[in-house]
Amino acid sequence: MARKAPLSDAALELVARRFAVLSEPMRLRLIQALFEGEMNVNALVEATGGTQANISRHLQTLTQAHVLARRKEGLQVFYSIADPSLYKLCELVCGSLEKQFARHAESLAK
Amino acid sequence: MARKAPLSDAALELVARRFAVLSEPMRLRLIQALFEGEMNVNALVEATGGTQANISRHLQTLTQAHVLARRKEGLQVFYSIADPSLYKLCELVCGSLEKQFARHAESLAK
DNA sequence: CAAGTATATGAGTATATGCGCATATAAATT
DNA sequence: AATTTATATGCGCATATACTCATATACTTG
Repeated sequence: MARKAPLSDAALELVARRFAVLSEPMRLRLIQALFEGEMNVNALVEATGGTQANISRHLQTLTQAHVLARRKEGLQVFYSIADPSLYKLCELVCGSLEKQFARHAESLAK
Repeated sequence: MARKAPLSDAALELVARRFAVLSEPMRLRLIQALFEGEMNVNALVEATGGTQANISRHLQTLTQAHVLARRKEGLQVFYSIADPSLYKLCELVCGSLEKQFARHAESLAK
């Protein structure tokens, strides 16, 4: 395997955009709720404690980014995780933050 | 292993913050440059084509988030990757985006 | 077709943040 | 100590985006 070539400006913007989509606590809450399985908007509103309008907007953002999938069934709209890499992604970040805190705790203990 | 408990609000904010730090193209360019190894500010300015002031600010953001490490040597300041999870993180996101494009290409081909 | 229910969206406001310019700080050199 | 070099930072502007309120749209049911 050859060394990875540096990403183009356009590619960097896409990667940055992907991270930006994941950089809001409410969107992470939605994703976390959907880790349990597909849910409709009302259920997500209740699960997260947000307003319907705000949740709807965040769902739009996540769906446009292909992070979530949208399925309409009658009056209701069901959302689900569309990007399987999300699981590992969240694990990675959580693990990294835990290590960071562990180090911080050590330095406090000194 | 027990099922993961949902993250607290505080934890979600930290995770969101981590993603936010990675959501700027210029910061990703810096990280990409540093994947090659430790570099000082001037080298990073040249490598990325940014202004010195702007690069310095981004380096501050990344260092405060413990994504980068800072080492001062005389007049120069050297930065390096402090969080090893960054490699996998970027790989994951790039891979996910590639798959997304592959699907999009298919749908265009139809 | 009228009324009700689930979801989406337009408009306005508040806040955050990236960038450039100028300048400040810190350390080496003369 | 004065000057030069490397890096950091205060400030202001422009833009992005999260949130709320009100209303629109889509679908179902009587």
